[in-house]
Amino acid sequence: MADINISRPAAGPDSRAAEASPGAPRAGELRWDIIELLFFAYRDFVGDADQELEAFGFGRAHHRVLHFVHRYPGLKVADLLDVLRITKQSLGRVLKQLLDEGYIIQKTGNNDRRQRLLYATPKGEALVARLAGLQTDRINRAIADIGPAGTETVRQFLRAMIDRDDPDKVLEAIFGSGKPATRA
Amino acid sequence: MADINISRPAAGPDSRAAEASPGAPRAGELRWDIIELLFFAYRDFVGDADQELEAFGFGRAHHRVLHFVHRYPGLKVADLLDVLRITKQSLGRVLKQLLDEGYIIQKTGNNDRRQRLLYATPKGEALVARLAGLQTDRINRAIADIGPAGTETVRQFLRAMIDRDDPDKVLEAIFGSGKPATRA
DNA sequence: AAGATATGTCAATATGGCTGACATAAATAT
DNA sequence: ATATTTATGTCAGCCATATTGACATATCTT
Repeated sequence: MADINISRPAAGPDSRAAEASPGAPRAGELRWDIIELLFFAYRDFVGDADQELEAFGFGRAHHRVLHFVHRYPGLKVADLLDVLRITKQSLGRVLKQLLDEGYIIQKTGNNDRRQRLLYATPKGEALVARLAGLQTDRINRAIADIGPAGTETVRQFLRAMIDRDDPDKVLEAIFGSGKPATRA
Repeated sequence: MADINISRPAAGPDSRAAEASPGAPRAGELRWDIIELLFFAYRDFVGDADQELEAFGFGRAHHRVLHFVHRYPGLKVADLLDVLRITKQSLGRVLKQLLDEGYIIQKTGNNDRRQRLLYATPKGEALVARLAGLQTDRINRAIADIGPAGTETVRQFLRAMIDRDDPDKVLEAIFGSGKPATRA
């Protein structure tokens, strides 16, 4: 039946160093393995939440909004747009649903009354925590084998994978960059 | 102006262990930090290719198809569907474009003439290599600080993040699982 | 010859992006 | 005080990519 010879990935026409040692490819060699691992890891990572979300009639977009509003209470709409890198029109539909269904509430800014500061409601907190629980289970399983030091290495790797130029508010918070968010 | 107090992420109502040591959260604590890092890291990782793809009139879907066809020459359509976890209708349009524009070719299977085995053309190889080059640059930058041992830790982590039940052909190849792909 | 399998295609629908245009309220600048 | 800019919201339409269901064809298996 199955007769595809898929046992060994091809290195491609550009495999300038096909026989390099597995851990340390030469300069110029492409990181096919890690590229592929990232694809599968992320696919299954977000897949955990997808199933739960479906039961609520939500999608990944709702999850992302709820996640960041939960994590950074009082987030402004404009900040959310920076973080998610979508337009306000795209955010609009998703955010409206979350507001209408009581997962998020808006509060008018104290200093600038034009702003709508976003907060997760208890209902929203419960959902986002449930989703994070599923993903945490997967992360804990993956981390179990590499220990605390390995976990810190993974964190360091992931941080270094992120663009640091033009960081949004959330990234500034994550990286504790030179200019911490000004306080009210 | 900016008056959002975003400097410290909230742990949420479920923060059963808000003061846990940073490297080793207690059982039950949610991995908010790694969840978030994965989001940003993957966002920027795929973002590299997005810009290039635009110039070709392609999207991420084309990239994924081209990547796996390149990496596993002779991949069957059915295998591709398993890997990408999309329907054949969704794959259809994207694959047709790649075929029409000469990035991929089909060859009739030798043993089973119903099968259409997929191969990247030189044109396709060139594009996928260019895209992988961009992503490799980012990976190499991220890896520079953690060394070969750290890189292996990251690989181990990513592998462990991937579902192992019901693996598709590609995952069998990656994990070299008990049942290597049957050969023709 | 019958049935199962691999692939392709038509049609309709949903999600989540996008651009452009426009409206309102509130802050800021002149 | 008026003008401009900013933060947000909304209407309308478009696009990419995913979905389901139905059906067609060629080919392999029984």
